[in-house]
Amino acid sequence: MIRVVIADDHPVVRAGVRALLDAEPDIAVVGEASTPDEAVALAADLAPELVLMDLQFGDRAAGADATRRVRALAAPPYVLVLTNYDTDGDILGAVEAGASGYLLKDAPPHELLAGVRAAAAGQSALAPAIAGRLLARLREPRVTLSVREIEVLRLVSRGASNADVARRLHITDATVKSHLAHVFSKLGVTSRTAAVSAARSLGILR
Amino acid sequence: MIRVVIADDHPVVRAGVRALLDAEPDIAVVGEASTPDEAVALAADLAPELVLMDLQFGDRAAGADATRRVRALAAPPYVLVLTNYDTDGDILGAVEAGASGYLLKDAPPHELLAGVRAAAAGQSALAPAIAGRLLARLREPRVTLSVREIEVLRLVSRGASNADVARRLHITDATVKSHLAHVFSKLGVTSRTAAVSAARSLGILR
DNA sequence: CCCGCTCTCCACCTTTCGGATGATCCGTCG
DNA sequence: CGACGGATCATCCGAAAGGTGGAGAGCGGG
Repeated sequence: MIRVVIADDHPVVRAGVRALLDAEPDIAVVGEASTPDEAVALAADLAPELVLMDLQFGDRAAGADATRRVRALAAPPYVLVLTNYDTDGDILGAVEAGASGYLLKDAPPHELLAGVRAAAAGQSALAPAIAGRLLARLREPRVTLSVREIEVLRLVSRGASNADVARRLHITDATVKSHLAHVFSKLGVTSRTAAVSAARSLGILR
Repeated sequence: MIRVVIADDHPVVRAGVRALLDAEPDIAVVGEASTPDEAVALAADLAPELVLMDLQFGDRAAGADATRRVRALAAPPYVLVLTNYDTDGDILGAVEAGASGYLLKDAPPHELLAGVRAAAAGQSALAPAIAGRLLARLREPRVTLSVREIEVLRLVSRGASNADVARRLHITDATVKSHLAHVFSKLGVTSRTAAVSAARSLGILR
């Protein structure tokens, strides 16, 4: 019997997952959490085999952090991420945090069940769409912006001028332009607005 | 007995809504649609009292359009929008398309049930969070960009230069700058990147 | 230990953008 | 009809952003 805890801030989603899983004879939903903290607490108290974890709680992406904390428990349950989005950054973050798998909420039920059983058995469970994306990422010489570059770009995406960014980060105008120039060349664009757009569609910014 | 059709592309969400509604003696889920087209077809065939409609199908926001088509049927069911997001543009679009209400997926179950019963009775059903937002929008002299201005801004948000926009829209560079100048003054910003950011947070762009 | 990467900074030059101002045309709404 | 807002275009000017090339400090891996 696979004992599962569901962590999602949407009651509707929790009810849906519970309905799908409870229909299976070998799976039992033993708890529901609506916040990351609750998820970690339930994982510790109930010691389930598996935690189904959303990445978004309210506005923040606190799921990855919660995953990390669950995996740091004494007898860590496996964590299967179940979320709406599939930006590269999210996936990598979740995997890095110790998730055994990554499923999308629009996945057909049989995929969800297969993922649960695989994850509970200690295997990795990636939705086909996700697996493809990860492979593509390995194949493609992926764009990796440095932390500083992302920091600059994030401020730019909020409408900051080079001078604004320089002030905010305590560096000079010239340095900001230098960082941006690198970002432009990495993303293959020639303007800050295009860079923001490209970074957004790559999941570097949100 | 309130007969309901659920339209959502996420199997998990459909299962959740069905589980919540089927537990009520006075509500029956008579159909599930995973695409907008299917939703319209089911609404026509089954003649339910109510269609619970998601706004996002896959990547596109086709829900508003489907709502419009459902409301254009001979014996139009009421439409209750159930979605994740609550940007002003989405809400207005849905209401304009003929939705009787607008609920968020993170709403507690009792709110969902109350919304379903209210909508089925022909009353309007707005989640408290949504109602507040609409009121705020009425109170505040809200920013309204003209269609053309939004068109220009959309291209700018994709990284287009003024010249690019001009070419794309078959107008001159000067006109693009004129539109942008208006947008800047309406949004209270001084740069294209800031305008895009502001428009995004206002729900004018996505 | 040296190579390569990141982060930082600088100068010079070109292009683009934004601000100000004014003008024409057109449909709409009192 | 006349006022008004939207869309279109123009010109001028200063400010901001981007392109190019160079350079030094620090840091981790081969």
